[in-house]
Amino acid sequence: MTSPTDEFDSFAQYIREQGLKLTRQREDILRVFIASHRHINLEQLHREVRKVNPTVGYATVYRTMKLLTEAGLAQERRFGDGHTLYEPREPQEHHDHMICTRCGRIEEFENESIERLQHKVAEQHGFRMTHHRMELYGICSGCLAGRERVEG
Amino acid sequence: MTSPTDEFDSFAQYIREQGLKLTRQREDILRVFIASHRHINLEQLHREVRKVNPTVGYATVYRTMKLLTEAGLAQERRFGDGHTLYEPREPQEHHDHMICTRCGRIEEFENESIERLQHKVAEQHGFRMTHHRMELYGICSGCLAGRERVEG
DNA sequence: GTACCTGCAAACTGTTTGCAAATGA
DNA sequence: TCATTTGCAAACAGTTTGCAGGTAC
Repeated sequence: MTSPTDEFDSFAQYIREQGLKLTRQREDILRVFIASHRHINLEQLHREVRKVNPTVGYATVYRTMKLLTEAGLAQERRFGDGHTLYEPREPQEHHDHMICTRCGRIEEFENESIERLQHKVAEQHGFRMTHHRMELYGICSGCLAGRERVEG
Repeated sequence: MTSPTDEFDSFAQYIREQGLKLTRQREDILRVFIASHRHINLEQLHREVRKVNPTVGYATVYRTMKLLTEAGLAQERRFGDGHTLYEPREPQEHHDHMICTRCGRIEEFENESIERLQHKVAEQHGFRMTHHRMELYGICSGCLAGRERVEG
């Protein structure tokens, strides 16, 4: 379990190692990113950051997210509809996604058996697998029950 | 097993049903698409089509591929690196992809056990799965053996 | 003081569309 | 004939970058 402070320490360390600088903007962006719900795109994130620090530009959010990705604190995810979202990356954790095509809800899951089979398939093809992605698309339980979902 | 003629018949039928028109360009694009290797992007396809019919515009290729997709003859695939490729779609066939991050080679595979587990996971989450995607990334056997691959 | 960072605006990439001229049925 | 299609060029959306002024260290 990682506490928010860990992320700041980790980021500060990365910044130091690379000879970069810790700025107000970068701190704010990291803070807002951590506080956000797990899957967020740049535009939304920029909007949220502006609530805290209204002068921050889109390019800074963009560049900071690249930085957080390099630092191993964030992960860029491109989904099938072409949208790119960022999500916090916990060390050595892996999961896949289940996406509701009606309300857009994204649920995470992990399944050890599938992982094992994936490795096996790769091996059978003489392939050295480094990573993978799997997304299941369909209708979530909420939508099936007729409940609406408000964008959150 | 479908022969090239089947695709033309199928396309001609779709065109007729929709009250559209069978043009030289559409025929050429379909022909080149079928003859191409299985995963091709619009730019490459446009280049190939121009070899056969030099006046065809990019927009026509774009619109024709949308049409072929609607007709069920092609399938649009967005991969993790953000690139969109088209591939021929055989009726009720499903497969996933293994992508070499070194040479770009794309191999197809299918695995019944994984499919079953995917359905099971979805079910456990109260999710009605309509489709899914799975991609394994890594280094292919050719690259591991040190062989180069020429763009083909 | 200096190298790094920021915000802006503009460049870029890939996708999509409006339009006038051309064409298939 | 006449609605559909085409090629062009331009609009678009999302991403990326150059630069002049500002800031962390």
